[in-house]
Amino acid sequence: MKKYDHLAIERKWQKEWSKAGLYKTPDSIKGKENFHLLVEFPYPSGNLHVGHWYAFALPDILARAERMRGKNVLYPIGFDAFGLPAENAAIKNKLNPRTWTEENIAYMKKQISSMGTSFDWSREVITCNPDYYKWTQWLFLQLFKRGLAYQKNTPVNWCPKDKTVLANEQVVDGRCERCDSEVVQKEMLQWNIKITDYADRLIDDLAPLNWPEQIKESQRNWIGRSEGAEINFPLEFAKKDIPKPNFLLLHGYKGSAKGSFKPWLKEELEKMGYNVQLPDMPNSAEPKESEQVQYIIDNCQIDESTIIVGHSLGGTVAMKILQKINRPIAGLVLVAPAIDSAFPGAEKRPFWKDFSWDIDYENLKKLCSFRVVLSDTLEKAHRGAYLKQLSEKLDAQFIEGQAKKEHFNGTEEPLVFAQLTPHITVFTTRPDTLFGATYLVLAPEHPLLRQGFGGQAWVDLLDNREEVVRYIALSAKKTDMDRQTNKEKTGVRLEGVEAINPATGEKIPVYIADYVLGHYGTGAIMAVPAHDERDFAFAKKYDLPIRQVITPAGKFVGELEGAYTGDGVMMNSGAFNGKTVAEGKEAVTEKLGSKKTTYKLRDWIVSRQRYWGVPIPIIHCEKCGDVAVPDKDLPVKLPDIKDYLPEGSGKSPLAKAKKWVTVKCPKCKGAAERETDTLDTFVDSSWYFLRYTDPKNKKEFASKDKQKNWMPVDLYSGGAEHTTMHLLYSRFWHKALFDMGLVSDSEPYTRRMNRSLILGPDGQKMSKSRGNVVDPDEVVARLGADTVRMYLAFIGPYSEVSSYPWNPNGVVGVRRFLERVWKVGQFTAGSLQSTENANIEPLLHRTIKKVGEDISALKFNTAISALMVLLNAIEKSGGITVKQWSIFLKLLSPFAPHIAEELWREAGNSTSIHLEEWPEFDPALLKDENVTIVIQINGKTRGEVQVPSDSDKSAVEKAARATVDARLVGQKISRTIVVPGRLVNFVVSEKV
RNA sequence: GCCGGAGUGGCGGAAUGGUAUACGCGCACGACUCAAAAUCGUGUCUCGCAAGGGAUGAGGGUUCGAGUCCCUCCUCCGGCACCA
Repeated sequence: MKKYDHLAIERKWQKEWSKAGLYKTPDSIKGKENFHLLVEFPYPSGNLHVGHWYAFALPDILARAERMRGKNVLYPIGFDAFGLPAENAAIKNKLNPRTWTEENIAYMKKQISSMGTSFDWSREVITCNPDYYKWTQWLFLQLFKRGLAYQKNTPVNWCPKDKTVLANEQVVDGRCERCDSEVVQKEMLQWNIKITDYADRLIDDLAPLNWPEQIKESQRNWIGRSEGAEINFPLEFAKKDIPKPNFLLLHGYKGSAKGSFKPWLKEELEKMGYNVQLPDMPNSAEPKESEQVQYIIDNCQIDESTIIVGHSLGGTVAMKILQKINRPIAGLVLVAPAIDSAFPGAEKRPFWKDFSWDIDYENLKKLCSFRVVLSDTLEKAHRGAYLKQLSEKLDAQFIEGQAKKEHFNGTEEPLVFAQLTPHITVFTTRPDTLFGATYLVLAPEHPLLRQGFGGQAWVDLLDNREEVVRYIALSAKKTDMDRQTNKEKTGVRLEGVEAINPATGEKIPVYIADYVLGHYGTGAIMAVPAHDERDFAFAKKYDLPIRQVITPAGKFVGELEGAYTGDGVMMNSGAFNGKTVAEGKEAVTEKLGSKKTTYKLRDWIVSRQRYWGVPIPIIHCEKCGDVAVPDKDLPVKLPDIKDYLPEGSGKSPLAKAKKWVTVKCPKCKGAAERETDTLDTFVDSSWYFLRYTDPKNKKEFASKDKQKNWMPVDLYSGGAEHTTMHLLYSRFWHKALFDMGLVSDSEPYTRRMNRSLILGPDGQKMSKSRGNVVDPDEVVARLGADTVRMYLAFIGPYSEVSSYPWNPNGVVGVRRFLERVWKVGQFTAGSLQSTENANIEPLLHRTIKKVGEDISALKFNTAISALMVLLNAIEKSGGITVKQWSIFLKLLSPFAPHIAEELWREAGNSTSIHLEEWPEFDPALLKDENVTIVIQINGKTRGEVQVPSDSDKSAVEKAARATVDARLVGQKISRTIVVPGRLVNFVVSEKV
């Protein structure tokens, strides 16, 4: 008998299949349904481990089975080829990262081929190739053009060892995910992507997806939506006595009273009891200075307590009004005002010719003492400097901050609000406890403290400025790590300022404390010590009043006796007394606050100060600001450089390529510089599956027609570590593209499964230092790819997340099975087949059914078990026909494609078994002639009996009765349950 | 602390509410062999000589019948966490 020579067989068939182009997948095949089976493409680290086998060879089982079942299956592969390791290796070994990467890819392709997977290599995608990253750049620019990618000065996670910025997701317990160094906070200008704009949809669209609950829940937690209210607390400074003003809000060019933040601002101010005038200006699309100024003077009331707030051109009008009426007012707040001709592009503005810019700054200063100019950092590049000059001429407080939308065009602009009347906005999920708010707490990094109010920086208005500044500096030094581990509450009271609880009118103290986080909510809280553990601890320490507002009807929180967290009734709450918590929330929000939803999710920082990545296709121009590289100039190719070491100052090594950096501005043709940061590799992997659908397209990232063949992905299999990173980013990316009409679905993946982990034989995670790494190449050489594939499939259900130790004996067990298959195959092919074996037929048909179902459910382990049961029976049966044997081989072929092919050919076939159809089972043949019926008495098994499987209920009962008759003596049968084909249960009681 | 998932032999695991422990590993014994390996066969939850009894993390419930459904609790794994 021939030996089972796995090496020869596997090599032979891998070559044959590749030669025949067996797995080259056409976009469509008439009459066949398409099925897109996606696995996360690997990073070209240079060596395949068992985890890769588990990731690629198991979904291949499904791919093969679906093909046999008549589907056109796309099982694509590629390489996620940008990233730090290539660069680190390049620095260490002094070679080009591209060379390193390409060599690794070549080697890994060989290794992957040894698995016998049915990948379609003709659609291979490699993210570091210019024909791919051209489109990464193009897609990034689409986001940029829609305001979804922006630059922001951000406190970022900085890894001192890798000398780069890390995304929040790459920081684990305050340490760098990669090198384990402690991460420090550093303020740097970074490219961000506005994933927060999609927070709601990313949560809401999860519900209908066919994803494991665990993944959905993790994403929901990560996004961390909570619904509550924002409430404004007016402040009173001891040092700054400000009489109650009224407000006149003026909109700008092409604006209206309904535009941008104005209606919101009016409502907020009115809630706090101020008078607000918000007129529509005449001819706002073709404004004339004299007309607008005169209209306001004629139609609005302006007196010494009026603060005029002008937005954009409205700011200019505000100055002109004051100049014209020439009598004192309370204040002038200019929100990004339109300014004189020094402003680039001003001459192109149509209103230019109708406005004069002769402003007597000295006179304006005399007429009002409260002067503020607000500038938005988002438009800083081309405006900030001029606004700064204006503020100097006016001797006004210059406030530079981040607007919600460029040029303060957001529907809410808290920065503007904050200048008009001193107040603190807090976020709370329990507005009903407002009556119990006995103090306020600001995060030390709260912007209000740095910004000015009424001509003075906020902190300067305090009596204990020094102490406060010291505390701010101290907490800035603390890492996130410290703040998380040391939960002892500290804080400093702000002396010389008090807040007014809008519900009770009571004056309450204001603190700064680092138990309040700057980046969450508004960075400020109302402390309700009676109903919050943290506030309680703080109140105890600083001896602050604790006031209960909900009856203690439910759960108690720790020491907080009487504190209520469930549903109950409000008390000590004025007009709200007697309302339930739910009613209270609603009522308080409506009357004293505004509804607000906050998220833990922060924007995605995508810039990396590294060489080996996609260059960000932006050009910085002094005059024009940040300009997108025009499509015709894409891709912005990564230049060859010699020194890959980062500068360490926060600049990418690309900054050293001076020639490459220096360019002409595409808009004004003036001198400009390229952005030198590169993109996070998660950007590359956010759309790679789209490229599979149309990998060679030179005109588009993927044509919509081609996408339609394969999108959305039918099943996406990957690692659990990507749950809140890649999976969230790529969902966001897809939604953004969907909104731009570039893709047809709002979700990219119909079904997702997370794969389990393969541990070392000792049950520990495989690692070189533990010496428990299983080398798949070695096992494949010794036992064969088919054995490794089947062993991994047999180890446990693929559909559930767990971790399985590699059992060297288990692999041998599977090899034994294949040896037995081989032996039976030799017998069948070598001799004339025995006569039709009818005894095996029912089992054979049951196995067809079970293996098919189990593969669909990704329960490869039970499918293989069924094949083993069948083989055991075949061996004992004394012989089967070639037809029966062929069915067995077909069932085996997705799991062990090489041996199945070899035996299939030996059984006399000239074409590949992998082009065969999946066998069909005959429902009539599923049942054996006889079935074993279990006989129970009072639910306990008391015997069994063989009956023909078509017996009716009474026949079964009769047979059962006869079998256990002896036991029923002296018993009364009160009920008999007959489950056909299964059991008979006699319910009996003692005869009395 | 909040949320999600899961607890079954010595191990990986199997069971449409219907014989708990399929299949494989390990182990024991036997056959073959001078011997060993490989292979094949038999056995292998537990108490009991047996008849029988008990067991799916613990306790309760629903049901003729519960590993499976419901309630309370315990443990492990995963996510979030000073998130207001």
